[in-house]
Amino acid sequence: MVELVNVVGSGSFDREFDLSVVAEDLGSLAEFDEEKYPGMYVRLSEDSPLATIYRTGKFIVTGADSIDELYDVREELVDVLTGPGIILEDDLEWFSVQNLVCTTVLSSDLKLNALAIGLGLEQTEYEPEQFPGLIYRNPDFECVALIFSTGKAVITGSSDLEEAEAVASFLEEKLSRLQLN
DNA sequence: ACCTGCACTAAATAGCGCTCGTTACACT
DNA sequence: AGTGTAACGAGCGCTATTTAGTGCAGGT
Repeated sequence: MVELVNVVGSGSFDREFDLSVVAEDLGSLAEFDEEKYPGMYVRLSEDSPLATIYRTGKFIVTGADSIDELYDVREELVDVLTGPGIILEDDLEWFSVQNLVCTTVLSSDLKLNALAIGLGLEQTEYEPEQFPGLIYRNPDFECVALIFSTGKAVITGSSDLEEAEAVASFLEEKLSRLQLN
């Protein structure tokens, strides 16, 4: 059982933007400081995910806590940009999920040194002085897991939830066989 | 000229170090 | 009572991971 906590998506509009002008049109919804970063931030409401729009027409959305919310933000963004005539409704070329961040609880307390050996040293990184979590990369999966001594884990890097769930199941099965807690 | 790394954003995880505020105690 | 110092807790920022995007600096 994994819990989705952050979804990142990206897309592209079929036009380029003068971000200074767009930022002015969007008023308080937009934040643009060219000196600091080349992208313009757009937050549609106080707690909503953040959209970052670039001069080239490409954009990313970060901070959604579900895939549905990510697509809702995409719709709202299109509406907000269509309103003042910044884009036309069919200017959206494509949009897709790029990255999911999930959390899960694998077990109770874990001995990470033993786990690193059990999972295979070539697939793990564990340097507690540097970072308290064990980093696990399995070439059979596209995502990466951060495993902590509390038994909690973060799974990131996949673009679909089934992949993250598969990694969690794999790790749970490994742990039950290794009996490290 | 080309490649790499960094600037930034979101989110969870946990441990360490630092700063800041509050409280307690000693001394004048 | 007022002031100075010490101790402690809370809160924050950093460490690491991932991903998209652009632009600039620096190195090869």
